Amino acid sequence: MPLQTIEPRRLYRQIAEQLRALIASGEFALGSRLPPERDLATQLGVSRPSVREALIALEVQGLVEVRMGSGIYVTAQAPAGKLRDVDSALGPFEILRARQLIESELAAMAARHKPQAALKRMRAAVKLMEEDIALGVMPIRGDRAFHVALAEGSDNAALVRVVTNLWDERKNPVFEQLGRHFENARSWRLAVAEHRAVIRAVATGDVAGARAAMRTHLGNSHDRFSAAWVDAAPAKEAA
Amino acid sequence: MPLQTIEPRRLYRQIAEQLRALIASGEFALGSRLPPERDLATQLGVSRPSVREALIALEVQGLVEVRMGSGIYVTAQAPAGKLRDVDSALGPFEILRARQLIESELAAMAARHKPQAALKRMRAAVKLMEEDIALGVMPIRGDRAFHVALAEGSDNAALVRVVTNLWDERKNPVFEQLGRHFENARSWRLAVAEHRAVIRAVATGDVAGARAAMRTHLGNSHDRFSAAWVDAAPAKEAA
DNA sequence: CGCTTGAATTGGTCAGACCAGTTGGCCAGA
DNA sequence: TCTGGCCAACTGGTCTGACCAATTCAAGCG
Repeated sequence: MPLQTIEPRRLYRQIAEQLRALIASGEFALGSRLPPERDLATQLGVSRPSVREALIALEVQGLVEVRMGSGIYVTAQAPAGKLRDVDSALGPFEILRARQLIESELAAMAARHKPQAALKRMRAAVKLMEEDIALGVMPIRGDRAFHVALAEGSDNAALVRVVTNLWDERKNPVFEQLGRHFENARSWRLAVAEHRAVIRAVATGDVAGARAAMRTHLGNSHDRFSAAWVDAAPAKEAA
Repeated sequence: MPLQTIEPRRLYRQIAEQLRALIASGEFALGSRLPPERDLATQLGVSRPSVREALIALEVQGLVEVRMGSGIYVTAQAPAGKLRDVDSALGPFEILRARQLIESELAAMAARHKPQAALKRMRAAVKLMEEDIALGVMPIRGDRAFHVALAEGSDNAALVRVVTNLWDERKNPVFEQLGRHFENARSWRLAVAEHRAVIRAVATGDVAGARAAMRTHLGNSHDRFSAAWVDAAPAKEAA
């Protein structure tokens, strides 16, 4: 039993998830008005500020529209999906191979255009990684920021979304479990060096070099996970 | 003059926008901790609930991470621009460019491995398209089947998912509306021919040719949409 | 020296109040 | 009767102050 993260303790997320489900199920039809905040608070047994926080989360996601003095209206139906799709869990190897294919081309594209803003963000991300490593913390925030920044260099929201979604698969239980086996200060320092190589190639406009650097980086990650896989396999049997 | 809505008076949006700007400018560096909610409220001259609402908006957008009892940390730097909804709202052009980048590499990979099962399905998909065209029906089923089949040739569920999701964006209202302007029997016959070119290159193991064929195909789609865009633009103004 | 513990810090939630915009019905005047 | 404006109820927007819960870190104990 992997003991799923019990993060959703925060009230506003629970409320938002519940409302999202009601919208998806059609309980709150498209275009209809939701009950007043005060009523929602009473019915859910929470305070009005908490309901408001949930509604703002939904509003930012474009599910509802707030009209002052009038009410809150459903503007879209969420893709019924929840946070966890059990059967759609992707394997770490497939994800890394997919990222290799996509992000190496992104690196090449970035080297062609040399987007300064993205480069700046990539450098900041690497710096953050080094700081976290020095503190003995896993530098995953910086890693995510690096890859997302590179994607943003394409100035293409669709690509940013694809890269972000694939990176976020790291939160999957399988991925995390495996990560604990191979991720350490040394492997992260290697990752930092590989990131720097990508930045260097992009900054100098070396298209082929950037593609190769990113391909190498994610290929190495893949290999590190492979090693962890054979190590972890027996332990998994025991469990 | 369409009389733009003057909505942005809501406090939490002003606060969120200000914080986003500070993060983008590096005032709040990546990974750093923001001032406590109470301090932010004092400095901004607003109440803590308002600050909290703004922070939740930023959190939903993935810019900051809230750690209970510890503080609020910057996890990403927003591209200085507007505030964009997390989901949806992807433009047809961005999607086609993204698909061009990804699927041309998929075609190249397929040419390397020549997966027979995928090729068979791609041929069947094209055949289905021709039948639908003959019946005067839009051959979207066949088109989807073709692109998904190519992705399946990679034997990588992550890539299949990415391709599928991007294709399914076609269901978006903007996409569909624009599609009605340019999609006709002639354009679809061209698409079929382009599909055949991809299949031919993949079947013969022509790596560069397959990449180029797919790049051309989706590039042409992009151009057709561009033409439809300028046609549709005046109608949009009128509305 | 290392572990425990408790206070300070920080986010999480609540309750109640008042302000501001919206809506719809009531009423006076045409 | 119809038209217009006006007012009251409703609804979101914001504020204040309080207390709870998690985290952090340093002082104190073994």
